[in-house]
Amino acid sequence: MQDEYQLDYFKENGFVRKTCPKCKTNFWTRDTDTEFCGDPPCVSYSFIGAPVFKKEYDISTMREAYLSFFEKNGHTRVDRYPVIARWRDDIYLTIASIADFQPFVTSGLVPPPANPLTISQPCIRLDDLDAVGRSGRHLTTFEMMAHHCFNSRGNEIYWKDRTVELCDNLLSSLGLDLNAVTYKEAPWAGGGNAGPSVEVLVGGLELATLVFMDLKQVKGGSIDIKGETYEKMDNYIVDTGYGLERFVWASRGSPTIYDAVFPKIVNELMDLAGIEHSIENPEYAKIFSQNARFAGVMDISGQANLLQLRKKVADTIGTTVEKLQKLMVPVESVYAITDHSRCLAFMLGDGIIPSNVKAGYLARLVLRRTLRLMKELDIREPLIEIIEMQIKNFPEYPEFRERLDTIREIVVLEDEKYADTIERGTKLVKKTALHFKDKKEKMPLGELIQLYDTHGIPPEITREVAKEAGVDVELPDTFYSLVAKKHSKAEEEEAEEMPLELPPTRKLYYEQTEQSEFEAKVLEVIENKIILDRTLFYPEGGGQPCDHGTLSMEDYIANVADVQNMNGVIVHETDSDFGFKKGDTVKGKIDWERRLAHMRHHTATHIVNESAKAVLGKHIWQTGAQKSTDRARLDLTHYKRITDDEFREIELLANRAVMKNQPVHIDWMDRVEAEKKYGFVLYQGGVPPGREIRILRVGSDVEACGGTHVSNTGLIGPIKLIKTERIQDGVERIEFSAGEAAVKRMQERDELLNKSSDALRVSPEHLPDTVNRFFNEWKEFKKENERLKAELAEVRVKAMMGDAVDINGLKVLSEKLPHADVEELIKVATEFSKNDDVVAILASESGGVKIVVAAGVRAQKMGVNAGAIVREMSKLVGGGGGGKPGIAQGGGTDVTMIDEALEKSAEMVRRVLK
RNA sequence: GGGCCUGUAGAUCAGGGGUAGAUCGUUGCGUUCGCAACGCAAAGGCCGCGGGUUCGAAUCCCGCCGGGUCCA
Repeated sequence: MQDEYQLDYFKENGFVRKTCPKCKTNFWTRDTDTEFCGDPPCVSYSFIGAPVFKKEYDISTMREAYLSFFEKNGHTRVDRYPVIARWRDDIYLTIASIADFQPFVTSGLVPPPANPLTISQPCIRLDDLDAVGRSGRHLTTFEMMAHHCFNSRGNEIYWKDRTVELCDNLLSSLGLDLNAVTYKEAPWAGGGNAGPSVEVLVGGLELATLVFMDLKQVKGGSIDIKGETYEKMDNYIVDTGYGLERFVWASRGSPTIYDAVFPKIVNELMDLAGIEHSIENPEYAKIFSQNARFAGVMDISGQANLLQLRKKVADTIGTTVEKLQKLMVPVESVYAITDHSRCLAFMLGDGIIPSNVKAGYLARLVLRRTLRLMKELDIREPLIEIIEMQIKNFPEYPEFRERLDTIREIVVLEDEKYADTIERGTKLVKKTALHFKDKKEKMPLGELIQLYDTHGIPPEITREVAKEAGVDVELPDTFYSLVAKKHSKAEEEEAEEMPLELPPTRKLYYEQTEQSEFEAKVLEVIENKIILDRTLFYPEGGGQPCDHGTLSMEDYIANVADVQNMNGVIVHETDSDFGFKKGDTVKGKIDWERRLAHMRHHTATHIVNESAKAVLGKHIWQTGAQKSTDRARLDLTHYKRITDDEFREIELLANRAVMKNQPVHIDWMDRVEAEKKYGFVLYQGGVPPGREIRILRVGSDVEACGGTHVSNTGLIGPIKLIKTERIQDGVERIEFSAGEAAVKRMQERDELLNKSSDALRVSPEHLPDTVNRFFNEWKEFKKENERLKAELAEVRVKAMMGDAVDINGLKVLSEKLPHADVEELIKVATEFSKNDDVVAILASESGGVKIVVAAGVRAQKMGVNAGAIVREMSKLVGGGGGGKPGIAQGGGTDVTMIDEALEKSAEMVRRVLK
């Protein structure tokens, strides 16, 4: 790989290649006096207080300077992509500009939107969340300015030399002394690709990385990097990344990147937190400069390292760690809030709905972290106000302002939800703490993990609340990794692969949408799997189940049970393996009723999606869908439950769309063109592979879709929404039926209604009132019944008292009340046992044998145990029982033994009294 | 996608195979010129729904519905 960096451009422009004495890596520089590679920790920041460009820039002027520079140099400016990676199913957030063009552009399957191109792509990375605010340089959200160039063998636009030259020219156009730049060799590898790369370092700050991606990971490849083997690719890509915020920082030389990038918001938040943030004061600025310098050369992810950093800073400015801590922590929190609120503006602005799963979870994570920090600083301003401040600060993203109402509603709801969680949590912690206080123990770590993992209570809060209750808590630095350890990874299932060297099957189901029969040639037979040259059988995909039907020849007929698409080859799985041979011509027939039901449900899904968007808002995004013959379900992102009114409105709009009898348009389009024309809403149902994608338009709904559809919406028939379900926080599921299935649904409902009203002898419209009345009456009767039983018990006691037998001074009573239920027996028995010297033994035979025994206080003292008596009696009647010494219940199945059991009970009492 | 917790009176929660509880709130009575406070009493429960185990389930098991939460 060494040769990769011997660029003509370096040689022709007086660069020398040196080796850093500290880290031993090679770097290129114009300045022969430069000793070190320029990268921390070998050097530390020198740009703080000494800006490297000739003037100060802010975010938008710097972005514009960059993009227009590359425009002038033959690049086409491309609009940014969303921060939520809608076009990918392997990552949630856009983490780099190149992510916009993966996987199909980088693999060469799809041409880039322009070539070469330049872009400023907002990216979100949550890996170093803890360092944000503290290190002076970390951000969750940053814009990666980039120029990309997609080369292929025989069609090279530019490669390494030109890339470095452009970088040099850009820097010098900003007024940088080029002697200050070093290009450090740093081979890059990631995501299955690799290549040589240089880091662009100025003043100790990495301003950009220039990656020359030309390798792909191949098992047994000839190039070895970090233990993996690679091969050269046919297409090779210039992948650059220039940190917009870092450029701004370098142009200002402020103590932290936050003060450089959003001075206004930082100051406003400092005011709200009541912190005097006088960055012009040299003494004050020095603290944060020193902190950023030291933090620049170390990893501060752990608590121990943070302390070390504090110590270093404290030493240089001559103070104690405690004093420093007290000064810095609030300021660092403000920095973090500033960063996080910007992150939220992007996340929510681009349509992420907070949830407890997937990308929504990440949004909630950041949101709650921000709320926590605000609470610590006692900032009372609602979070939404701060996010609004950010949004107003970005006139270049008008789309955020359009969504402001939805964003406001979401943030307010989330704010409330978190407050609820914390309140619930605090109570729980108090209770738990008191439990351990009683035992005079520390609250163990396991309890802390449980509280966080199950109830979302941060350990810091647990510690604080527990402390107030006077209980110590054990909280190690490694807390969060301990939690992570509890969650084991799920193993990924490998997709079944068939080693097929066959041409893609001709998909008749796209061409002949009204046909149910076809003829085809058998290309291959593997056991019961048959591959044809063409087929009308739709394979499972896009939430639509496969077609069923038959394949037949003169003598044979086989049922098709499963159809799968394996990389364009359609495989028919039949229930028998006889007959068909390579080269045969077969007749195929699909089950049209089944197919038609699928088509109706599929087109209906698009319509329901469109209606839901119209009713609920633009933030609605499909996260999943499944169709079958009698129903379909559609999962949508939404931040609250769908109300009954909304539900009916969606149903109405969907049916109106049907009744308009709109045509369903299907076009195959070039992917780039389609994205340009319709945006990423196309990929709601998933991201299809390939350069050409199938675009389906119904009304205002446009989606990339590979399913089969009816030609006009009128053919769907009625759409009946069945229910909504919240499958996850932030995801609502709508279940519905279409066509004949919908009619059946409605008939079923009617029948339920009719049966219910028949049972009550009222008409359906009176059902709610009548049911209500019956229920209330039932409750009253139940109460009355209970009262009567209690009264009856009293009467019975008086009547039966005379039957009691005297045993050693105790009044023992054993009686059968044949029709009494357990409750009555208990009431009577308890009534008896209010007399200290009574033992009441009662039995009934309603629904088997029931036995209840109660003993008065004195009887118990003398050794009578109701539980023991019941146990013994119950055994006799073939059951079991038990209870407390004062009252016990039991029973069995053998009704014929009741009398014997009652007779023996007196003996039992006698026995214990001896 | 993978876990964990949870559903009991209007509210907050105990109980965790054997007669459904506490506190607050509500209502009534007492005390007071009146209120607050206090005292006494009452009303208020399909113990989320449906199955199973059991003589007996709010309690144990399974499924469903609802709520919460962590991780990838």
